Amino acid sequence: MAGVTAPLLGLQKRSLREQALAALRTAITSGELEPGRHLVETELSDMLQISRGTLREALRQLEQEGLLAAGPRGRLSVRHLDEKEIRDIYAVRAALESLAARTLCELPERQQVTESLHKAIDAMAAAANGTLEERIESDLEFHRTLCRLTGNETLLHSWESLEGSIRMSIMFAGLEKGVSNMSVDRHRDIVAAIDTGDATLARKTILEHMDTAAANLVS
Amino acid sequence: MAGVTAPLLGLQKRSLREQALAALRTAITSGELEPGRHLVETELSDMLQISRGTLREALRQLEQEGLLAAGPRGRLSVRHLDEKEIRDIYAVRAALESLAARTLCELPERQQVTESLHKAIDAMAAAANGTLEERIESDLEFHRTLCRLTGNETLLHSWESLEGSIRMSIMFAGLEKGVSNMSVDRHRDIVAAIDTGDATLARKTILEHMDTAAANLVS
DNA sequence: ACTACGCCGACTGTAAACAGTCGACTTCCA
DNA sequence: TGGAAGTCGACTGTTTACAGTCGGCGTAGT
Repeated sequence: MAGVTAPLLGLQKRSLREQALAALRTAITSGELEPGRHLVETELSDMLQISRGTLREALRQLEQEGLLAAGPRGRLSVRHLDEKEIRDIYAVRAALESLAARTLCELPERQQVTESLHKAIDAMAAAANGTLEERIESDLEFHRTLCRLTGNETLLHSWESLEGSIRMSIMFAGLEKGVSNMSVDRHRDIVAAIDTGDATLARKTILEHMDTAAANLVS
Repeated sequence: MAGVTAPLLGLQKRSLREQALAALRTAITSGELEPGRHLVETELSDMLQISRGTLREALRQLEQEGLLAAGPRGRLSVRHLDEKEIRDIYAVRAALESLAARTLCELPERQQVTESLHKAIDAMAAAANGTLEERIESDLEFHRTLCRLTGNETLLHSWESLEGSIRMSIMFAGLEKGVSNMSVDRHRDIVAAIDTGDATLARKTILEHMDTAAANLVS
């Protein structure tokens, strides 16, 4: 039985709303829907083959994630980020991830934590010669893991609600600029800092990492 | 003309969705909808006199704010916070507000900033003998102002998306416990720290404030 | 020619209807 | 009497229809 259950579990149909959400997020962060573009509900619902009501729920969430901006009379458009906003986003991101790093330092199971992080970095290394998208994904996955391992659901949730904006920052700045932030070595430094258990050092390492990353993006 | 325009501006009908959102948030954070309670869409749409579609958009946002938890098959219930979650929420809150404090220290117009903050504290002092709700409102308004004054919209938005959880924490812990966190003096200390322009000191002051606040709530 | 009025199309806000699914209760058979 | 199958009700997921509002365009009146 155990051999056949796995494939059978595949028929968990995510709701249309979730699928629409994912599709729109991808379309926006990939630049298929360029910044400033007006989104017409009927148009999108036609494209995605879903009803407007379902679409609207997804749009509302994207709005709250900061990927969409509301204009007069509820008109939505793809948000446009300027350099200051990118710096602001990365400042908040740095605050969240430095909390994560500090928290991880004080965890009793720090050993397993750094192990998981090293695995995430290995995934980055494996993607180093892959497509740009793969590299971005593995990088974000590392940072998401950093937050997840703290066990602080609120922290993870806050970070994830920022993830869309982070992706937009990378895209807006130009993908090539973002690549320099995905050095495997720099990430190993972060894990090493956590491994020492020195919360102050870990925090400092993350803050510097984010400062550099933001600087690279807006340069 | 100027004399009559003001009252005429009153007919800005917020969308039903926003009204529903506000009503539900109040109902939850006031305890009218107790934690764990199942929310039935038809029931709520009847109560609020709106359609299910409109209601669902509001529910989706409350879900993302962490006030509602999704169960199997999309069933929503009012989230229940345990002590760990309250501590986690306050850890994230501390990270955000300490970023705010640090940012404010580096602002050139620090003079006006501390002035605005002092005004917010004056409002707290004025509410000190008012109802519990007034005291909570003025306290949260101070902290929201702290974030707003940074000019970092992302920071403000992240904080606001946490506000509902903060309110739930206060309510869940019992309102009387929360009152001890609203000391006017302790808030003046925060402003004083920012006034020195010493970012490290300001950060430390906020972190201690939040540590104490969380400890008071879960004690 | 210029302005003001009114019509038309597009789009969002809101409501109501339809479909599918799960749990509980009942009933029937062994 | 115990259990399994069937039935009913409630609820969510999704779709379709209706109402209101704003902007643009043409037209008539001056």
